Amino acid sequence: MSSDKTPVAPAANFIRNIVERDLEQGTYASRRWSGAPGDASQQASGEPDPAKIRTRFPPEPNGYLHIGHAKSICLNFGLARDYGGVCHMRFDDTNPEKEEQEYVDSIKDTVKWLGFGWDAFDQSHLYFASNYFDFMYRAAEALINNGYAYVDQQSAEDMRANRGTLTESGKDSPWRNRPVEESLHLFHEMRDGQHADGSMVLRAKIDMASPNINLRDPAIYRIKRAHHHNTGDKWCIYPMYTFAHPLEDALEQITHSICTLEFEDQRPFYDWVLERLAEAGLLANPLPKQYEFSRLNLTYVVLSKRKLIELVENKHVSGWDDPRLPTLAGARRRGYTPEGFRLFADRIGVSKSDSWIEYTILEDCMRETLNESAERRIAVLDPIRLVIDNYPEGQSEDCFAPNHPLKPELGKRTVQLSKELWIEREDFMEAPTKGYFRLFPDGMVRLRYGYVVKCTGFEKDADGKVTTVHCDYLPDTKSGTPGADSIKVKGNIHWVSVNHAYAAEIRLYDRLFKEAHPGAADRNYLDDINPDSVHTITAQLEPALKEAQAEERFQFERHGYFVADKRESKAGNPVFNRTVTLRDHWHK
RNA sequence: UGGGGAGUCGCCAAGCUGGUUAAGGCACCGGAUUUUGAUUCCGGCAUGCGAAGGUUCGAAUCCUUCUUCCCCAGCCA
Repeated sequence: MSSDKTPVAPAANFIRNIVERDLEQGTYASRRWSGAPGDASQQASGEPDPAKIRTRFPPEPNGYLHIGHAKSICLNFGLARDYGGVCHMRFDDTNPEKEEQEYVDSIKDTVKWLGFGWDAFDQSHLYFASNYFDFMYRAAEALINNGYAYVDQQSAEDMRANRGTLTESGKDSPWRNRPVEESLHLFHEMRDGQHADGSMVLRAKIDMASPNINLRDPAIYRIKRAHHHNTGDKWCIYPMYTFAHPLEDALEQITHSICTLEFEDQRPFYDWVLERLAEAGLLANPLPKQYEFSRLNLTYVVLSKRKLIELVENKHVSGWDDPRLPTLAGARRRGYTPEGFRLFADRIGVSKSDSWIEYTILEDCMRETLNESAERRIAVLDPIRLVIDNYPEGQSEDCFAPNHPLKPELGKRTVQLSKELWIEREDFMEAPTKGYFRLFPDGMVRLRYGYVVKCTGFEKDADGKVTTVHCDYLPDTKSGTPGADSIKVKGNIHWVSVNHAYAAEIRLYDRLFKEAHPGAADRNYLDDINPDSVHTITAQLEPALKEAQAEERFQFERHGYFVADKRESKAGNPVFNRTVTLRDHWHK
């Protein structure tokens, strides 16, 4: 069950329980699949569906994916993977005004990056809602013919006024009981472009007195003269999401249509649409079922599309892939891993309760996967000079550093030790505090992979800042030699040789918001932006790092995980982004 | 004050057709190992399941009332 590559099975959740129950009861066993999405007669001509279940990930291509989408992607594709099914990659492009090709490319790329795909049972399952416009139009006609829909010519304002309120029922439209033929005729005229945008709308005829506002004759088709990225200028009427979505699911033979909680009130309409059209013979039973789970909330982060757009457009960040942004493009540039996201999705679970996940859970998932995969390298981020006074001038020697302590098969590399080294400013204290066990006057410490040294003195500049630390080394203590452990020291610091290291740009990122709940308690979320969310520094790196490829990830020992920036690294000159620090029980 | 949902350890989350000590993860606290104050490993961590009543030999699980939070009045999705 949990052998090598396969991650441990995700914990039980209510959706998995439903799927397992359906599988056990054979709820969807009779479904047929013609090889493509289609209506009842088309599917009837197909073979028994080889996919045990069908789910779908249905983003609207009008923005970039963010961490919240990762939860949904892992859920939908994960279910298909675990239960012998397939997850359709479907673009829900029913609104021509806001959708763009750029986003569909980016979304496809991101889903693949997360480790999922839509090729299954010998075919690709990439679909567009706009490919179903012809069927949707037919479905609308069927509804009209059966007395379940009518063309309404009320103004938008009148429609709103007559919808009633949460506590008062609505009023019937004066057009509600117009003859079927008249509605049909007008609907055709709508399609043929004979009426102005907004002048009329097709509405489902359900119940203006329903306590569920979504059932008070919802609009299902509107007139909108806009160029569509896929269908061009073929249509000037477009279906509403609430009408289109159940149809998309049914045509694609989706079994479990999973969405977020805010669509719960919409479920009766979802079922209504499908049942009316199944009665009309257009859709095949068994019909898809909608299930809702709670969307992801993460502390220290904003995930609303509106806020994300505002952050980008008002230049609070450098762009959609700014490494501080919770977009998946940003997370990727930051060095976050696909495995980390999948682990995160499994770890946070799926339920219907509103929850706030602590941001550190995500970071821990990244640490966990990175600890496993990232090779180790040495970087001194805030350098001061260490002079080994008793080491010969002009001499240098090889030291051997393992590339990965957990994976000896990854081998070792050599690093050069010489008289003058760069060490971390924070690894020396003139007056050590209690418990500090690195360098201080008369203190001893091991130069990682090298010798034990004893601090003999230090120098300061005019401002009182330490510039140089002096020490003597103990020749018999070199790492890897027989006498190496003759002297035990607790401290172990990293270093690079002044004459061998090279200087490079590194960006140290911190969280974008300084408050756990940005914008809570009537604050403007923009006021909660962390003014110190990025520091660009010049660090001293070991020479091997020069060869790092874009997106290659490393652990800089004792610091954290870093990635060669995807966008700004050049051959022979990578720029590093800090993904996340190592856990640190001392600085706490 | 209409309708739909949700309240189980600091954060998630199983369990909820009633039945031994209320899973598990993360965090946290101890301790061991460690040439990353990392990793790893051991141990600890809810007489309690929003509150109050009730049914029952027995309730987180059933009933009643109360309470808190979230969502819905786009020709957005």
